Parts: sequence; structure tokens; C-alpha cells
Amino acid sequence: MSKADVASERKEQIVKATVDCISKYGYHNFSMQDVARTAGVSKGIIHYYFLNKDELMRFVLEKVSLGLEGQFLKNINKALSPVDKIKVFIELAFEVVQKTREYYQVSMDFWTQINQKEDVRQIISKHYDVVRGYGQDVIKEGIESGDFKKVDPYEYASYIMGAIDGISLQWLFDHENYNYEAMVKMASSELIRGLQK
Amino acid sequence: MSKADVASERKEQIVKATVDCISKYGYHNFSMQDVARTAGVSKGIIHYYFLNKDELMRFVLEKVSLGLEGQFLKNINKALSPVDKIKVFIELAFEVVQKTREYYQVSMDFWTQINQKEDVRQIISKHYDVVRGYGQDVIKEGIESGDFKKVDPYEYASYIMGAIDGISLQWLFDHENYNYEAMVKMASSELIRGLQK
Amino acid sequence: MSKADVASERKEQIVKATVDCISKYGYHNFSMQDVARTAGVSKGIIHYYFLNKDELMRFVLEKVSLGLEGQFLKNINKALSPVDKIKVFIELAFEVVQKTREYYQVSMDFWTQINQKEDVRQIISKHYDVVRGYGQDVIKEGIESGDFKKVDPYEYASYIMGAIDGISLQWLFDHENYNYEAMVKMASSELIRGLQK
Amino acid sequence: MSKADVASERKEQIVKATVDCISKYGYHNFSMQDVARTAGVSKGIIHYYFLNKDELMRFVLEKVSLGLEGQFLKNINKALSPVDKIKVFIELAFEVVQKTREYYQVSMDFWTQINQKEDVRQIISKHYDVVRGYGQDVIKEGIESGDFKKVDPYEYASYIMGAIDGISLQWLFDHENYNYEAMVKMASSELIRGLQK
DNA sequence: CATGAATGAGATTTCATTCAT
DNA sequence: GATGAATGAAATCTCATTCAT
Repeated sequence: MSKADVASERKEQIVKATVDCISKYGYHNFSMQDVARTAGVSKGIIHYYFLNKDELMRFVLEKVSLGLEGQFLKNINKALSPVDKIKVFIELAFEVVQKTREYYQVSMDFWTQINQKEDVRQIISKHYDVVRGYGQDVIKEGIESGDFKKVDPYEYASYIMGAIDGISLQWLFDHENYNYEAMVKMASSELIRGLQK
Repeated sequence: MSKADVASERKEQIVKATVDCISKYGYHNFSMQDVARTAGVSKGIIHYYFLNKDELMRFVLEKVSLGLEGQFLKNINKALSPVDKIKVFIELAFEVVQKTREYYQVSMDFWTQINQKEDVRQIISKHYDVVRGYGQDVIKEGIESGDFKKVDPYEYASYIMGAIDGISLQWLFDHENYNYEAMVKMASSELIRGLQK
Repeated sequence: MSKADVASERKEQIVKATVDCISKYGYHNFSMQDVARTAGVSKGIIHYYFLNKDELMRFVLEKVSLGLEGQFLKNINKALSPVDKIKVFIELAFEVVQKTREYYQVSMDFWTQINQKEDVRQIISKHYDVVRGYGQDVIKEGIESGDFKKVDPYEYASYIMGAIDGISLQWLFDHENYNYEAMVKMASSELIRGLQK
Repeated sequence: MSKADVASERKEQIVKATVDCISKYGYHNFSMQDVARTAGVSKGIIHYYFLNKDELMRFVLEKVSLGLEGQFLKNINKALSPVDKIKVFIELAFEVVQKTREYYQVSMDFWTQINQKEDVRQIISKHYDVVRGYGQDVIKEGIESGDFKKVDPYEYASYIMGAIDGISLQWLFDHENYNYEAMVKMASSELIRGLQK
């Protein structure tokens, strides 16, 4: 294995451990020691690959964001019609929360850094831009094909994402009583209905 | 001033300082020292009024929640028709974010505590329940009066709140480029349209 | 009630509360707040009657010592013969531990202050002097009356006190397994036998 | 020096500093800062080797106890006859106080923790058990060999230890006036006489 | 006399970061 | 590259003491 490979593998290992730590202890409640232990490496080596905790966090946030964006890209393109694509988009956005709740929790933890850390804000806002862009493209396509009515693609994509985020939040707060499944169904049809002529 | 007055005024003062600190530094990035400095009191006195930081935070969270709930209750009742009431509900939910962005930021910071602190989770989930209840009542009223179509009141209220929360989040991430005003308008009409026959 | 009476009653009240606190929490683990609460007075008033915590403690130690010394004086004099008197002395020394274990605990807590606080050391050493003096007198009397053999009264009194203290300590460490009653009986007869011709 | 060596040496260093601090300031009147300064290390490193102050104290108490027990074991076995052995036992018990007054002071400081901390109580009571056991064995041997009269070995060992502890306490309280040497002589002969037929 | 709000020093503990090995 | 001992700053919390009322 080349040096670069070792380095990137170590980084991967540390990033994975960090995500685990965040989802286990919360953004602020874990230490570099925790990451080191989880990754099975020494504390020192983390600082060899990452300047400091902030840089590590930024790197993790970017990795997580890219991972989610990749999922969107891959799956949307599998669908053929705009209607199917927007359905996939909505399903995926909901699934992201359910399947990768850890990631979502990680994202949420990062959110609270916005006020404090400009670079974190930028990464998140870019991430939203990217995902919104995917939705926007699908809507645009649907309008052009005559499947959807003429809404503002950017705004409606944003609306879809917002609704899904907000609903998911309520579920996160009240796992036991909140009927997430029913909400997913209802919101999905409502969001799709808003696009239909 | 009587001693009871002093006590409640001092508590108020500390709570206000805490909210300021959270919105300025973030939930985890402020110290009791910061609160003391902001409130213009000594570190010790905070622990005189609040057992520890957690209790202070819980108290603050409850105050903030109650304040927001009060705003909803007060303003919804001013409107007469169900249509007006739901409009007020939506407007208010958006306004809460704009007018009291600090409060919203505070709420967001609390969100990330869910995984770690059960009591925080409970307070927030109860807060959502209360506000959702206000929306639910309005929708129910509208259905009964024949103004709205037969949706599930709980679900639709949740949907409204979710959409507004989620849209606001995107705005918080990207204050400069995100056209919040347009989104508010678009989302409002979309949410109301969903209720109309 | 005169001013002086009020003052001495308040002091008494505070001293009692302090003893309770020491025996409940240990010498170092109680606060002035604890004393205030136990005595049912305000924190401020304690500092009105006692300069500071150290002075309060010194006062308490003296009170406790005087109380114990009084018990010795009173009871020894009830007995008539030297043999009876020394028996009373021994019984009392043991009883002090059993009946007023709190006091004993308090004393022990004070012991550890010897190295640190000269005045505490002096009070305790004076207390030992006094009690030793009582034993010494009895032994002297017994020697003169021909009941006891010629031992050094000071040394033997010290020996008696030491044995009782040391045995009691072992009991305090191991309340459950240590057969204190048997030890009291054995030590008593041993100590008395050492005085007999 | 290997890392393991560094670790055990550092622990040793910290324990020694702690003992010094206890004997200098008393159990409760020293801070982790004091230990750090005395050991010539940073505050942080103490918590690296010991979870917290309590654990440090427990470790120290155990070390001190084991050290004393070791001294007994080693020296008693050097003597041949039961009479010599019991003399060694008594001498040692007195010497422990004189030679290692700091240790004794440390023990005394731990005593006052009994009421508060169960684990401290257990360590001390076990320590007494061990030392008492050594005395008990010697007495048993002496009885079997016909050198001593038939006393209860456990009780008499306890009696010896108690007398020595108690006498030493009085000396600690009044170093200047108390004739410790005379008392050691007198008590020793008295304690041995009690074993002789 | 009496209260208790207020202070501020200091204690324990945590942890990101450094650096000799 | 990798380790983990070591540092030191900072955080929470406690508490004796003061003092305005």
C-alpha cells in the first residue's frame, strides 16, 4: 500500500470513528480520546492527519454531506419519468432520516454551529444548494415535459426539502407518539399534488 | 423592593443573559462565566438561583417555549374566521423565526441535546405538542364550519409546522442568498391551498 | 429573657446544630449553610456570634470536651471505694464511645486537625489531661488506701485511656464483625487486674 | 526507560507527594494542585493516572497499609520464640508511630472518613484484620508452646493494638509534655505480663 | 438582631494540543 | 508514522464570608 493510501485509509478510519462518536455522544460531548479509542488509534495520530478538532469536524461534515448528495444523485437517475424522479427525491429525503438517523443527528449537531463557525455554515448551505439543485432539475424537467404545473423549481424544491426536514424533526423529538409513517405518506402525496396540474 | 421581587427579577435577568449567550455563542460554547458577565452578576449567584447549568438550561428552555406558545394563543384568538386563524398561525410561525431569531437559534441548540438529555427532549416535544394543538384546533374548526376540506387536523398542523421549520432552517443556513420572503409567500399559499376544497 | 440569655441560647443552638452536622457529614463535609439549616437560623447570624468557621469549631470542641469531662466528674464521685471508682472510670470511658458515638466521631474528626491547628491540638491535649487527671486521682487514692499496687498513677491512667480509645477505634472501623462487648469485658478486667496486688 | 516504567514511577511519585501533602496539610486541607506542586508535575497528569481524588486517596491508603503490614510480617519472622515475637510485634507497633509518624497521621486522617466512605472503612478494617492476625498467630503459637497463658488470641492481639494506638494518640496530641518513652516501656511490660502465666 | 442575596476565591475535573521517544 | 505522557487553560461548582436591608 502506498503512503497516500495509508494516509487516506487512516483518515477514513478516523472520520468514521468521529461520526460514530457524534451520533453516540453528540457533537460536543465527545473527546479526541473518544475518537481515538473508537478508531483504535492513538490520540496523537489524529492531530497528525488533522490540524485540530475543528478541522476534523469540518472534514467529517463534508464527507457526510458528499455521501448524502451521492445517494441522491445515484437514485434519482435510476428513475425515468419526472413524476417517478420527484417521488424518488421525496422518498430519499425521508429515507435519509430514517436509514441514516445517525447522519441526520450529525447534521443537526452541525447546524447549531452556524452562528459560531462561518465555514460550517458554508458547507451546510452548499450541501442544501446541491440537494436543492437535484430537486430543482427534476421539477424543471417535469415542467418542460408538461407533467408538472408551472411552479418556481427552486422554490418548490426548497419547499419539499423544508417540509421533509421539519416533519422529521418533530419525529426526532417524539419518537414514540409521533406517527412518522402516516406523516411520510400524507406529506408525500401533498407535495406531489402541489406539482400536478 | 421585596426579597421575592429581587429573586424573581434576578432570575429573569439571568435567564435573559443565558438566552443572549446561547444565541451569541451557541449552546455549548458559553460558560457560566459568560452568563455572569452578560447579566452583570457574579458567577456564584447563578448557582444560588439555579442548582447547576443543566437546571438553568431547562428553565430557560421552558421560559422560551412558554413565551412562544403564549404568542400563538394570543394572536390566533384575535382572528375570527378559521381561514384568518390559519393564516395567523402560519404568519406567526414564520414570524417567530424572523422576529425572535435568537429564540429560534436557542431552540435549535436545544435540539441537539435530544439524544443526550431526556428532559430536554420532553420539553421540546411537549412544546411542539402545544403549538401543534393550536393549529389542530383551528383546522378542526375550519372543517366543521365547512371552510376547509376534510384533512387530518393533527397531521396537517404538523405538516404546516414542519414546512415552516424546514424552510426557516434553509434560510438560517444561507441568509444572504436565500429569498426568505418569497418562500414565506409561496409556502403560505401552498399550505392554505391544501386546506381549501 | 435578657440579651445575654438570648445570645447564649442562640450559641447553644448553633453548637448543637454543628455537632449534629459533624456527626452526620464529617468534620469537613458540612457547610455553614448546613449548620444554619440544622439550627433553623440564617447563615448570617452564625457569623454574628462566631467570627468564622474555625472559631465556631473551636467553641464546639471545647463544649464537647467539657461535657465529657463533666460526665466523668459526676459519676466517679458517686462511687465510694477506689476499686469502684476505677471501675466507673473504665465503664464511663467505654460508654462515652457507645452512648455518645456522635461525640466520639466528632472528637476523631477534630484529631485530624492537630497537625494543622495548634489551638485545636491544645484543646484536645488539655481535655486528655483533665480526664487523665481524674483517673490519676482515683489510682493515687487506691494506692494510698492500699487497694492498688504501686504503679505510676499518671502512666496507668494514660494506659487505661489508651487501651479504651484504641479498642474503640477498632470497633468503629468494623462495627459488624468486631465483638465490642467481649472486648470491653476482657479489657476492663485486664486493666483492673494490672492495678491489683 | 520504558513507558511502563515511567508510568509506575510517576504513580509512585504522585503517591509519595500525596502522603507528604496529607501529613503536611491534613486529609482535607490539600488540593490536587498541592499534590502536583509537591510531585513537581502538572495538575492534569494526576488525573491521567488516577480517575479522581477519591481513587488517588484509596490507592494511597492501600499502599500505606500494605507497607506497614509488610514491615510486621518481615520483622516478626526474624524472631524465634513466641516471647521474642510478641516483643517484636509490640515494638513494631510503637515504632510504626514513631518512625513513620507521617504514615500514622495519614491513617488518622483516613479514619475520619469512615462515616462518609464505605470503601475507606473497608480498607482500614482489613488492615487492622491483617495486623491483628499477625499478633494472633504469635499468641496462638505461644499458648501452644506453653509460653503464654490461655488468653483469647484474637482478643489479646486486639487489646495490644488498641493500647498502643491509644497511647500513641495521646502522644500525638501532646508531643512536648507526654513522656512517650516511659509509656512505651510501661505499656510493653504490662502487655507482656498479661500473657505470662 | 436577623436575613439571605451576593461575592469571589479556590477546588475538582476535562480535554485539546504538544512533543519526546 | 505512531504513541501516549504531559501540559495548562478553562469549565463547573462550592462555600466562607460580607453587607445592605
